[in-house]
Amino acid sequence: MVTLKQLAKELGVSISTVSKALNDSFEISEETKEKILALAKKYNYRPNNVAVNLRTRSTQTLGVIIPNIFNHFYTKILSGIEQEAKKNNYKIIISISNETLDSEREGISFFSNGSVDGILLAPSEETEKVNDYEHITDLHAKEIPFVLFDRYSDKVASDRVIINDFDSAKKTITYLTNLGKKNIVAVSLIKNLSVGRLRRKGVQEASSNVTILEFEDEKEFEEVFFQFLKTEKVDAIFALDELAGIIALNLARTLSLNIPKDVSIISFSQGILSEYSYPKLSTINQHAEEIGKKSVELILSRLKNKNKPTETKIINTALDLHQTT
Amino acid sequence: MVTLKQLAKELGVSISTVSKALNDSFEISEETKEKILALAKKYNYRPNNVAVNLRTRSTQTLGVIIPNIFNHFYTKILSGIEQEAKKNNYKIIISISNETLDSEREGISFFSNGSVDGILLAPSEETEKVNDYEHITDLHAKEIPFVLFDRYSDKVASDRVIINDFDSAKKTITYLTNLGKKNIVAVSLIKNLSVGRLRRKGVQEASSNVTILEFEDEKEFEEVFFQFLKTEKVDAIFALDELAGIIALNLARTLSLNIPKDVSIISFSQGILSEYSYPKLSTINQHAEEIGKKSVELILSRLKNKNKPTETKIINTALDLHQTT
DNA sequence: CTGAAAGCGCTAACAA
DNA sequence: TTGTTAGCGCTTTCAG
Repeated sequence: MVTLKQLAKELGVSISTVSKALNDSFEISEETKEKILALAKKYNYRPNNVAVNLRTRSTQTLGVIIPNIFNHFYTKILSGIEQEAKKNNYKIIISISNETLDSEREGISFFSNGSVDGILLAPSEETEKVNDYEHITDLHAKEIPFVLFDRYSDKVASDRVIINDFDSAKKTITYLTNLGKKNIVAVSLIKNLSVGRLRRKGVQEASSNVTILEFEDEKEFEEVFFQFLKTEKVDAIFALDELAGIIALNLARTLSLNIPKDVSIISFSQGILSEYSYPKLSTINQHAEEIGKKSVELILSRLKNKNKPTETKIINTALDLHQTT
Repeated sequence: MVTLKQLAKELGVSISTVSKALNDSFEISEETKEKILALAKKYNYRPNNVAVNLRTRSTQTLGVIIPNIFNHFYTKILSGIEQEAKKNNYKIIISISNETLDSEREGISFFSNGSVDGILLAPSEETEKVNDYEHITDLHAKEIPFVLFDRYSDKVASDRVIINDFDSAKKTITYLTNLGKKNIVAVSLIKNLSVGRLRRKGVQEASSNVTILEFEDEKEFEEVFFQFLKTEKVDAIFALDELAGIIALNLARTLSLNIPKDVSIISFSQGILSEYSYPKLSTINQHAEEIGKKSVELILSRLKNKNKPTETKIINTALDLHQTT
C-alpha cells in the first residue's frame, strides 16, 4: 500500500502538504492539490485506516454481539444495524455469543481494547438465566458506550431499544377473546428469556382464563402439546415465539384440525419460518430491522454526547393476520 | 483506557520494560514481571489494539462480504467463519452486498484501506449476471489476499471453496431414476447464479428426460408451476434451491397430491425452511458451516504464504432423506 | 536485566 | 502556501 510518505517523496513536497491536500484543506493551493490528487489517484492511494484510527482515536466501528445468528429475528436486526451503520460511515464487527455467557464475555473483552467506538448488545439466554450482568456493567468503568437491544435487565443502566412485548401479548389475547375464542392456550419455548416472561405476563394480565404451557425444548413441547391438543378443548393457540408457532401449527395439522375454523393460531414472529409455513401463520411482526436502525442511531447519539441521560426506545409491533386466524 | 506509558510512570520503569513484561519476555526478571502484571491487572490494562495493529502491520481481522444475510445458507457459512476465526484469534468485519454489484464494490473498497488482513467473498447475483469481476481482480494489485466461497468465476484467479453442485445434481437425478421415477421435473429460482447453472447442467448430464423449469421470481413460479402440476404427469420434483423446494411442496399439498406416494420431492437446502416444513423435506445438505471454516483455513494459510499456488477446496454434499421421498 | 530511541502512517498545531 | 515537529500507543533493535 502506498503511503503519504511515498507520495510526498515522489512529488518533492512534505508529508503534511500531501495530507492536507488530500483532505482538501484551504491551506493548499489549487495547483499543488491537483498534482497531489493526480498522483494519489494514479497509485490508488487510500489512507491507512489503522493509522487514522490511532491518530484520531476513533475507529468508526461498532461492535455487535448477538445471541444467535440462526434466528431470523436477529438476522434482520443485524441487517438494520449494518444498513444504518454503513449510512453513517461506520463499520460493524460481529461477535456471536451462541446464547452463552462465556462467549458473550469473550466478545465484550474482544471489543474492549479500542477496536470499537461502541457496542450494541443483546444479552444471551444464559446471561439472563444466571442473571449476571457484571461484564456488561463493567463497560461503564471502561468508558465504552453501549446499547442493549431486544433484551435488557434492570441491573444494567443503559440506552435500550426494546419491543413492547407485554402490551403486544396482552392485546393479542384481547383480540382473540373478542373473536369469541373461549379456550385459548398460550405456548412458549422461551420461558427463560426476559421477553418470554414479559409476553407471559401480558397474557396473564389480559385474562386469567388462558392456559399457559411453557417448555424447555422442542421435543418436550411436541410430545406434551400433541397430547394436550388431542384431549383438551382448544379453539385458539397463541405462540409466544415463532418456533412454538410453527410446531403448534404442524401438530394441529397432524391431528387434522381445521385451521382456522377449529382452532386459530397467532404467533410472535421472527419472519422467515412463518412466511413460508402452510397455511401462512398470522403473526405479531416485531419490526426487527427497525430495532437495528434505532440501536445504531442511539449509540451514535451517545457517542456524540456521553453525558446525556439514558434513553429507552420502544418499537411497536404489528398484528399481521394471514390464513391461521 | 490505561496505557503502557501510565503503567511505566507509576512503577518508575520504562515503557519498553512494561511492554516486554506483559509479553512475558525472557529479558525481564520475575520480580519486575510480577509487579508489572499486578498493576496491569489492577487497572485492567488491555493493549490498544489499534496501536498494536499499526505497529505490527497486521489487524488480525478478516473482511467478509456476503450477498444475503437472510439466506440461511450464508448465515451458516458466516457462523462457520466466525467460529474458525475466533479459534485463530481473528475478528471478522461483515459487509452485506444484498446481491448488488455496487454494494459489493463498496464493501471491497471499505476493506481496502488496511482494516483487514484478508477478504472472504461470495460474489453477488448481479456481479455474476453482468459478469464484471474487475473490482475483485483489483485486489491482486492491492495485494490483499482473498478467498471466494460458494460462488466463483473463471475470470478470477484465486483460492476457492465451493460445493460440487454439478455432481450433486447429477447424482440426485440418478437416484430418483433408480427409484423408478419416470416424470421428473427440476425447478429453480436461481437460474442466474453460477451454482444454479451448474446444478442445471448436472441435471441435464444425468438425463435428457427431465423437464427443467426455471423462474425469475416466486410469483411466476407459483402461477406457472401450479398449472403445470395440475395438467402434467409428475412423479418427482427436484428443486435446485430451497425456496423452490418449499413452494413446490406447498403447491403440491394445495393440489392434495400425496407426498411422497404420488410425487417425491428432493430439494437443495439452506437448512431452516426445509427443517420445519411439513412434511419434512428431503434435502441435499450443503455443509455450509464447513464452507465457512474451510474458507478461513484457506485465507489463513494464504496469509502465511502469499506465493503458493491457488487452491480450490470442494465441499461434498449429503443427501438427507426425510418424509418427501 | 533495563532503557533509549526509532518508527508504523497519519493529523494538526505551530513555525516559517 | 508550505514545512517542521510532535505524538497517538505500541513493538523491537540496540545500547548500556
